[in-house]
Amino acid sequence: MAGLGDRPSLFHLMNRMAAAPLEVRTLSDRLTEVVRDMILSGAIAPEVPIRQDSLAAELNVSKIPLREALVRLEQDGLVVSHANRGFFVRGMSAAEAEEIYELRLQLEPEAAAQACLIADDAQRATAQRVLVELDAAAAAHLPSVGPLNRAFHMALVQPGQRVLTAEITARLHVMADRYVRKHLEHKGRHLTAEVEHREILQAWLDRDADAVRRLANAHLAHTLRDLREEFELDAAEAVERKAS
Amino acid sequence: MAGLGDRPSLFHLMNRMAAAPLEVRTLSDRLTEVVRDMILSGAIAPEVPIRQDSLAAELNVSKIPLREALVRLEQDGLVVSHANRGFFVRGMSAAEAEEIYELRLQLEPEAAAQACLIADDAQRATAQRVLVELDAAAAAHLPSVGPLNRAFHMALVQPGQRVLTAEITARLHVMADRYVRKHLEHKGRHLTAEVEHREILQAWLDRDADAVRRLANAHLAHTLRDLREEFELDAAEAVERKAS
DNA sequence: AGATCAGATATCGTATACGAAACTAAATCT
DNA sequence: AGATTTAGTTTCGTATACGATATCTGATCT
Repeated sequence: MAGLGDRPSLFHLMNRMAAAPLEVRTLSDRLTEVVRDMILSGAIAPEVPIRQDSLAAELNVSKIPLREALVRLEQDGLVVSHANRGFFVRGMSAAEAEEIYELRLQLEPEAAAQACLIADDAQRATAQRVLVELDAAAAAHLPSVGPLNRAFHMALVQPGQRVLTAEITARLHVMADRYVRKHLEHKGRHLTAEVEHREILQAWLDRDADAVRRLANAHLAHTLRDLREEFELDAAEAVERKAS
Repeated sequence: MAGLGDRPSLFHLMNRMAAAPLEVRTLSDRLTEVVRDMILSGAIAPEVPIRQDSLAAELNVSKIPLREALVRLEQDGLVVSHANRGFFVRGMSAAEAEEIYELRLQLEPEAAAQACLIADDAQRATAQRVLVELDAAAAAHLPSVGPLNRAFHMALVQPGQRVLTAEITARLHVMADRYVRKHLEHKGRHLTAEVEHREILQAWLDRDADAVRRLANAHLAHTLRDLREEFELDAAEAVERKAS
């Protein structure tokens, strides 16, 4: 089992080769992403306790960096901890989905609109490139659709110089990801999203702040509408199941 | 030195007596608040590295719970960590202050407006009580002004059932606290804030959502305006100092 | 002399180990 | 029998210990 624990001695070399910012990352930091993806992909089910010893063993790691990762994820809203009882993946609810999208509606369109006015060439190129990658991944039904979707939306917001806004937005994306995966991945939604993404990007590149605001708003509202439908479907099924 | 490390054996008893929710808290959890207050009060200066061993020793605690607390505070935006170099209290900047208040303006007035419509009697009583305490603390120049100020604003938002909004708002309050302390505590601001608080609370109790939105907006805008003035003063001083 | 490199020191990040709390069940009592 | 207590087990939370990384000082080289 070639896990995360055995540190590859090539790591730094690779890092130096790849990166301008020379990013050294700590184990607990990398673990945060690993566990996050496990949660987002459903590999760790909601509501069941996360056994720190066994999960740490599974990842070839000890408890302390795992705990630090879980603390981060708790602040990110993906897990909750009860003292002396451990960490649990947070359950999902229609109410939470509503709130996530309401907050995104309040923050993202405005942030993207402001950002488009001051994005430099490199940032504009990044946005275009990420969208191409996203579409490719979506077409191939790759698991990287989630991260790339987040990356695209972030690419529209990041240039705005508003660090906190970007940070909050990123967290909301992570939380939204679970709902998108669970309810919208199965079909159709990707296609309409693709069109909407393209429209937003065009307005963004044109530095048409009003259009960005409007289109981003519509995009999020559509996603929320579809989510609502799914939740109502779920509720109906639950009633049916209860009747049988 | 009666620090945090020696766990009082009465702790649970007291907890059981006091609380309906039966809240057991972990050491790293309590440490988060302690270190947070140290940062907010300036006991730990910005930009200087936080020596984990010495700080842990000072608090009669070991490194691990301290690190978990620091991880939480990093997510809260009060410290940053560089891999293998440790944690640093984040520096303050006019740009950050601007952003904090822009975000609060985007979120809080709306949240308080929605909350006032559905607050129950207990929550309404809490809001009133906290404001009385806040005014008393402000009059006596107690250090609890900061927490109570946060508590008052949170009391207006909490009843809204929007967990995430409340959480984000709480974080913004913590970040704002540093700026308020540094720049506005010295005088005057408390008095105008007191009037504004009273007006907001009245509208909130009257369930006049529009007025709440408007007044809360004005309150935050005023605070931001005063902060801007202070920052400009600072900048002017810096120029002057450079000239000498 | 200034810059570069090597060794020493200090701090961080992680693994191991242990005590404390909570859960599970068996046994006792009413 | 049902409820309550008690022992046993598991899991968590924290302290201690150690290896890895970065910083600092002093020596070497151009």
